[in-house]
Amino acid sequence: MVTRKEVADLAGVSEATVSRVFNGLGPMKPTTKERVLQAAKQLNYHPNAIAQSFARRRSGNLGVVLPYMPKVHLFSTYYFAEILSGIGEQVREQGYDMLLTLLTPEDSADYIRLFRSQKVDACVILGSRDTPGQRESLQRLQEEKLPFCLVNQHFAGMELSEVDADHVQGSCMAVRHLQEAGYRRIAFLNGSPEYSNSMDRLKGYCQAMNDAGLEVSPQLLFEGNYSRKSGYEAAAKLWEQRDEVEAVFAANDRMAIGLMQGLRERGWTAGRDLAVVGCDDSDAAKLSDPPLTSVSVPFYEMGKAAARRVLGQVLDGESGKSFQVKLPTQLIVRQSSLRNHE
Amino acid sequence: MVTRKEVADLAGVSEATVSRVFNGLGPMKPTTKERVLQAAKQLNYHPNAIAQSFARRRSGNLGVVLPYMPKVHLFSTYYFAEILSGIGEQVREQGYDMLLTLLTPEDSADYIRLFRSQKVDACVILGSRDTPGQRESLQRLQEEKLPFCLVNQHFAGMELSEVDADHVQGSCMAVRHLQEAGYRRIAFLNGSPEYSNSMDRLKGYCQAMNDAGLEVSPQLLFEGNYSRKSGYEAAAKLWEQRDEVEAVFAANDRMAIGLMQGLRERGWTAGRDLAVVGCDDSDAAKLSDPPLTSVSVPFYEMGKAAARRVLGQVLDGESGKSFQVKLPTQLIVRQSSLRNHE
DNA sequence: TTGTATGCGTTATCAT
DNA sequence: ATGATAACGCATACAA
Repeated sequence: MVTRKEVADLAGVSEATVSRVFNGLGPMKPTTKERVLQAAKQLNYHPNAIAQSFARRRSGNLGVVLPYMPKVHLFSTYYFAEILSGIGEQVREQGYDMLLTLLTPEDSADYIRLFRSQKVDACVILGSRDTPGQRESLQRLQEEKLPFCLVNQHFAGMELSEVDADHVQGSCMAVRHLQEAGYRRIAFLNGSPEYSNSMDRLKGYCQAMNDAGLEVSPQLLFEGNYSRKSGYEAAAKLWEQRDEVEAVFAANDRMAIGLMQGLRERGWTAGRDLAVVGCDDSDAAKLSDPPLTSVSVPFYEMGKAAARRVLGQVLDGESGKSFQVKLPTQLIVRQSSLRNHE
Repeated sequence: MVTRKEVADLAGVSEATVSRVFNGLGPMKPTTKERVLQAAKQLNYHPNAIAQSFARRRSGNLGVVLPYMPKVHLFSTYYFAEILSGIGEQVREQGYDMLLTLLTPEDSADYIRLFRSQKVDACVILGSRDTPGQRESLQRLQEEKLPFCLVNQHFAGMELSEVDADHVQGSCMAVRHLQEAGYRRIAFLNGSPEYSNSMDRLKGYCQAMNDAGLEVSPQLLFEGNYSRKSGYEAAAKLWEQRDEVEAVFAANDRMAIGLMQGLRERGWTAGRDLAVVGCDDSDAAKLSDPPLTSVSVPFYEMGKAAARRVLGQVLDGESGKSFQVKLPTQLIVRQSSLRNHE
């Protein structure tokens, strides 16, 4: 490995001067600069980033914590992919790299290790669940005033830095849309309540139902796990009480699509025999048959905003105060929720 | 920051002993070990990973190089997502983290910088294109004997380490499948020729056509850019010569689906009025209407294999010799390629 | 404008 | 079984 010293020797200057040249610091004679660059080029010198990180006590990496689930192809989950794309865009703009860490729920105490280890300057946490252990880990991060931020989730009563979407509003819109189309017996297929999104969507559903003077009957509530399969299975249960249901709002697109597939096998087509609305407005919503009405969530922007803010705290010395951002959602109407479209 | 020194002082031992305890090296008295761990816990000490990397000259990170394209939500691309998931699985098993870097084609000379900077111990390169600049950069990496590996692409005549899929075979199978279904006038919608996959698929298409004694007429060849939109646009061109075409093989699912959507607007349904086969067997293939017959590619396994091998070179001192792996593909038959399915 | 000197927190080698 | 100490490659405060 070529070091600064060798460059300094060849150029006939001190090591400090080489550093100055490479960091563009302080005034320097153009000829000296030229000599140094010349020597560096000749030796094929490249500063050692690890040594730089070590000396500067800054890594140039933004940590991204993802939940590890065996057998799950994590990156293929629409919202993770979109959030990561947004983070990627932002870190690129700031010359940072992304350090991805996959943590199981049991590893989660390791948030601290991530920072302590100095491998990252700031971090963004995705897909953590609301459990006592998680809350404790996050609380500790908070207490140590480390620059971190949650994306697409909210821990009630904790004042953590978060960039979330207004899932209550989105769900409310979705259900209202169904009501305006004339449906009254609207079921709700939710995901695991460990995610704040699920609770928010339930809240939005209830709110819209109540506002319309409709009862939230327990038999209208279904629960899956956000997989297509669980939506498919929900179709069976729903089928048993098909006379009581005119429409379904599902907490994500995958479940909505699984549901539609399950119903189709029984002869029911969404948009004709019942109305279906999903959440995420993923690519799948555009491709499904019929195209799925869905609540669009600005995941990309959320990832980008989260990265911008935590890096801002590090680089521009922005306030370390926790922040809460909540971006609006939007309803994209397609055929699955229209009456008699075919 | 709590350092080893403070722990040593509190435990009444030397710094070296603290290191030994934390690295589990050499023999040591259990009581000493206990005292050190106790002190560390009390002070909330965590070894500084940057300092460790610096001293060990090893980062514990696997670099992943991705192409940066403005406005493209990179991680949402099915095959990147799958490959990344596979890499993620493997690095987790080895206790490594993934360092993601987004490079534009112009940045590509920076492959070297990645290693020189010591931020990564090995790296995996995704989505690079076959251009003179790329070849030169990769050549240099090769010359420096740095442990790296390409995934899902092949640079003819270079003997680089690669984990690829047998796209020639996959395409050949797809076209044969169409031929066996009785189609003879089979069009091919390819993506950009800058990707080796595209060339491989063309080769497979031609091979199957020739084997069947069919002519590869230029008017049967279409080119898109792997986006759904480009498939949609291809539908218009294809429509003009609809009397000459019975079936279409598309180089990825997105284009195949765009094509089907474009044709449907003109009244043609895949699986009824013509047959369509895609590539990747992405989620979209299962969701589309009709479900899309597609060539399944083991992206996840490819990512995992690539990570395993480059990390093996680093950790287990495996041979640094370049390796070429080519995994088989599989044809998944669904309704889009069946005749008169509805 | 440039050089000198110190420190960053480890690992690893050599003593004891 | 444990301690002392020299690297590791750079940033940076201070001196010249």
